[in-house]
Amino acid sequence: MEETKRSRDFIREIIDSDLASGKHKEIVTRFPPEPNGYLHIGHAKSICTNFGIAKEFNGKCNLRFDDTNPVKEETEFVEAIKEDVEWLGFKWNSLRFASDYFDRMYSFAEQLINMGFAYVCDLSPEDTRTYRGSLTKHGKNSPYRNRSVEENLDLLRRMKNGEFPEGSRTLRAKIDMASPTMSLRDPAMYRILHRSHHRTGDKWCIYPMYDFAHCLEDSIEEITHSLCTLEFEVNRPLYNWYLEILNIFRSRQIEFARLNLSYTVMSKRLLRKLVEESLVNGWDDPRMPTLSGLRRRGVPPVAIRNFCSTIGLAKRNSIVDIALLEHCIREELNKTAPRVMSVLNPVKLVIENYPEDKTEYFDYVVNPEDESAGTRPTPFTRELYIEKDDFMEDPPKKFFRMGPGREVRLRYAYLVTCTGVIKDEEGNITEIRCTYDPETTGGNAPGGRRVKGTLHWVSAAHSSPVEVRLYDRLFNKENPMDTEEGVDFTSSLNPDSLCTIANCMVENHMKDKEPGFICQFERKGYFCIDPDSSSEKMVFNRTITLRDSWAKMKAKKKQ
RNA sequence: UGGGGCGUCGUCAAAUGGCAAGACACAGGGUUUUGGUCCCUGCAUUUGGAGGUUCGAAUCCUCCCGCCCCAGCCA
Repeated sequence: MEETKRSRDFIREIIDSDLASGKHKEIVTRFPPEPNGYLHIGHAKSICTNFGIAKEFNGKCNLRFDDTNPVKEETEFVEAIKEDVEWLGFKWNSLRFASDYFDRMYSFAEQLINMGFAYVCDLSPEDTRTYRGSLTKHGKNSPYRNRSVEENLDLLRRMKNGEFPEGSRTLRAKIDMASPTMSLRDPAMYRILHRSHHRTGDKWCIYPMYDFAHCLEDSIEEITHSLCTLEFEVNRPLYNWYLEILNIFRSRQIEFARLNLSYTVMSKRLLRKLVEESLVNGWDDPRMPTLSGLRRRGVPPVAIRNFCSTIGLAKRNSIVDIALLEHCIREELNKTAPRVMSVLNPVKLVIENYPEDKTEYFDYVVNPEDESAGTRPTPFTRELYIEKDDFMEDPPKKFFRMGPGREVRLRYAYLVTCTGVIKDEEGNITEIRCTYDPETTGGNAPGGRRVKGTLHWVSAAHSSPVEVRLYDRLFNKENPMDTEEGVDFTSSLNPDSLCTIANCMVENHMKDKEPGFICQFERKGYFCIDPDSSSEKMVFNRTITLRDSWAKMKAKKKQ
């Protein structure tokens, strides 16, 4: 079982009791994205909830595109969304489109007219707003509210056929202009849109509004529990009104709090702005909270699923600490990612007493957390690369790495002692010199000798330069939206969220790996091969660093 | 100031009248050929506030305070 067991949330409790009471024999849910953008991790919460619940209760979950607004929707997004849902690890029972129900919705509208519950209104958008009143003031009835059934039917038909310009008329539900619930003040059911739709083409000149359409979609599919986010709570009376008046299958709408994550933004509008203003490199930029971004970053879908089950389901607005997501990513990758040695910031290390023409192969543990991953041979020669950071000319006491005269372990190879450095004219270290102890094969310290530091390394002759993109949180601020008057959320963009470094050295056997391959660079973090890689130049994305208590200690001292 | 929701640890989140779970974060310690992982310890005498009911209240009642959503022919 990958997902951690947790106590039952309020939605599962409702379902438990609906099953126990016999209200439903089978649970049917749906994930209903509008195909007008890319899915993000907030959607993942909804996907995991809807598909997860269906699975747990042996029910069904449909993937349904809520494509009722041709102005904003495109086929491109349909395909991207399907890919993301599958990647996250879910299978839909049935693939649906709201547009498949347009004919049925139209006849429901006619039915409402016949029942005296709907009318065609000629008020302009501005007048409609005025007539609606305000939060504290009642609305007034539209002068068109009492047209005859015949006239309404005729007008609606002509609206559908494109006889009237956009904005000139709407079909409205006749409910109560004095209702304290705004959504009940004669809400629009259809608006005129002379737009061609990505699936129905030019068949329709009118398109249904969300409130009218969504409950019908749910009812048609016999969705038992229609799960949505909190902002739809005020629409629920209307949702129920349509189903009751029409006397069709009663889906039950239940609202839960949407996911907010610290140090990022989650609204489609803001993410779009980042893309359009080139503040990131597209929707799948690995810094984006989009599923395509996370995928490219190297985040495994199971980490996202575990995250979603850890954060819980409730009705209170909250901002989840991104550290929790990071934890879930590390937790999964630690168990599964093969280890490799890569030197991000290389400096040459020459072993003075090691033969020039010798190559030894040491057993390298592929994943200490997974014995079945086994070992592989890794080549060792006289000239190696190590991290510049792993050497200090004048190291402090707690620095366990290399310094003049100090002995350290080269992982799985030998213990070496630094004998000196070579510098260029400007005083930069160009080479570190050392000697090795032949008695320490495999890095084993004989007789109780204490060697605290272990360094990773690559053989100069068996490694190649690659590009590495180091990613960090997109924003510096916990809540980027919490800005002063007139200050844009982009002001807290983290300038160091992407740091590209060239000429990192990785072991040559990595050349066989495909984009998407995820591994751990020992002591550095988890990395994944980017699709930008070519046979000449590999590109790696850093998914996430390892936890680093040394860096933490250094940072604390600085303060 | 109409209506609908929500307030439990720094962040999520359980507890459904009977001893305030757990996770993350944080702090300290141990193990370690990754300063990783793992292990141990600590971290809410108190649930937005004030009253009340009760042997007993986060939970029930009353009043108050704070935050979110609704005035698209968006979803």
